Amino acid sequence: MSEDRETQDADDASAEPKRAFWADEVADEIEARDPEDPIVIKGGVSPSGVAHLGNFNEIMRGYFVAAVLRERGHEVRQVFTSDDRDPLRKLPRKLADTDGNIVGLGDVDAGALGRNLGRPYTDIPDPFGESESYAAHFAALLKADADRLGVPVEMLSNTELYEDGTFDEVVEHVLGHADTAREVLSEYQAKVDADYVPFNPICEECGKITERVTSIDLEAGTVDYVCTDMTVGDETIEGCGHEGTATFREGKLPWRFEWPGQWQVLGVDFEPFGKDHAEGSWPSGEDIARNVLGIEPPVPMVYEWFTLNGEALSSSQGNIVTVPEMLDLLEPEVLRYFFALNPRKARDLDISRLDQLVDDFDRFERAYFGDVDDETLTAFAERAYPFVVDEVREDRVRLPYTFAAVLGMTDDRDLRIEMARNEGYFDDDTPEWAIEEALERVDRARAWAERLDNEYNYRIQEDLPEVDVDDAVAAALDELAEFVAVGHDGEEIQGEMYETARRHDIEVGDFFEAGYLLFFDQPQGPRLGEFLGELDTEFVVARLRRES
RNA sequence: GGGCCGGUAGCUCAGUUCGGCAGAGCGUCUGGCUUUUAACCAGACGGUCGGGGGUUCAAGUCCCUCCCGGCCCGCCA
Repeated sequence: MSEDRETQDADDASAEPKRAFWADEVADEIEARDPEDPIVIKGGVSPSGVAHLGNFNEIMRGYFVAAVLRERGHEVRQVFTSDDRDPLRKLPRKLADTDGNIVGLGDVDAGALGRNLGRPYTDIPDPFGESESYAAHFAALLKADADRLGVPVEMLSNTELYEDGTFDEVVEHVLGHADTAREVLSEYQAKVDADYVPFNPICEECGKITERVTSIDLEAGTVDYVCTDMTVGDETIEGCGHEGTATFREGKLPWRFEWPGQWQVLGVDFEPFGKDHAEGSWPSGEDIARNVLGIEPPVPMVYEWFTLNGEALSSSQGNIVTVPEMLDLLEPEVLRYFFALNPRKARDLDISRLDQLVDDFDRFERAYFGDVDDETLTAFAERAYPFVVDEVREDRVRLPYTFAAVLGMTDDRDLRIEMARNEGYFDDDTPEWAIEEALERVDRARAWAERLDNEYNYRIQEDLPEVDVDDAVAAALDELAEFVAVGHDGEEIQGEMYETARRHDIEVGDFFEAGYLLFFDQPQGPRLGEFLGELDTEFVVARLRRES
């Protein structure tokens, strides 16, 4: 270190050292508050039709912070609330079935769903008839996805938190200090007037969330209400007009209070949230926590939303992707890597360039092992990589994604291995487990090529495609067949193709095209000679002779 | 209209806290591999760091201002 640098440090001794991984910075902030163990990290969403990748910000951002804190010796509890006492406000356009497949509203009983508008998600039947409720179905999807990504997260049902009395103290407190609550919230919401009561009972008659509380009885722990209409955008969900009484467990706090309430009853120390909350719920939540509930709000972190294929995530427009879908195309660690990147940057997840994301991951991995000459990346990888993979293993082999896609042109496992070996990815010392893991990428890259129908989507044709060749090309193909039959390796075949084409005075391009058509039924393809060298000789000879 | 976040190579992004040489990967191009045919290797090209102004010996980085995009400022979450 230079003298200049030392002087600079001395001048500014209080400055925190720069952290290479954002999760460390967050962990620093959390530790600075001297939290009690276990440290609680929360995320949460309202159940919607589909658990899409965007929802995973809530889980994955928290995961990295949890992992860093655990490494520092803390006990950490990562919880995720399904905010399932929220009412269904409008019908989702898309739903995900139990396996995570996205289906349209038409594939379920939409009428049954429509009759449940305004009721809490936990009181609505599962449209797929499998789980206890709509909410349970959705929560199960998220939990399954978290498991797939290896994130140990504890799912909590908001409805249960009300029903089992966890929320009692908060509801009592808020209703007991309704004036203060009104006053604080009115700073943020213009509609909060003198009649505003921060509690929404569930109508005992029609089951909908109501918005008009007429009186509060703190002694009895009840409120009186009128079941009124609910306005959602330009739609109205009709109330039934019933006048009734509800206990503090038979309703919910409005979101602006519910969120801080969750912080209190769960003892939340950190919560990441999307930028939509940054200017609305967070400032009011912070204020309500301190000045209504008398608690310190958690350390916040705003994450930017990412776009999918250049467009905003939108389930109604079909521009969404789920975790299972992504895992058909990528290893879990690559997906985790995506979420380990700086949350403050809006970034695009471009399916057509997944190869780029995977390349970036591979480079990140090599950086961890010190094989990349890039200080910044290496510093980031040193911190983040162990949390991205299940297990750090240095002799792991990664096939470049596009090469894996080339290998995916055949289903023959031995052939895949042979081609990878010829390219130097495997050698005699490569352990079997490493080969096995490396090949997992081949199926994913293959799925990617098929999904996009891109330039890697070639398949060796088992049966002879219909191909018209002129006499000169036919003669050349026959001659090449002879060459192959005698026994030559891929490189020699590749070279011979040029020679053969010249001898027959045909364009090299035409000759290759004939070859591609014969083997792939496409005018283009991978490096043909070397590919043929890997295939069964008899098969290649017969195909070149257009026999089978 | 006000606020928050973002804008760096064709693409994806580091670098912005705390001012110190404009960076990486991919793509492209050229060359190499006996070879125009998508895997491999080498090299090159590629920049108004959104625009403008200011502070400074020095600005992608700090200040002011404007432009563009997303989000929030109704309800709801």
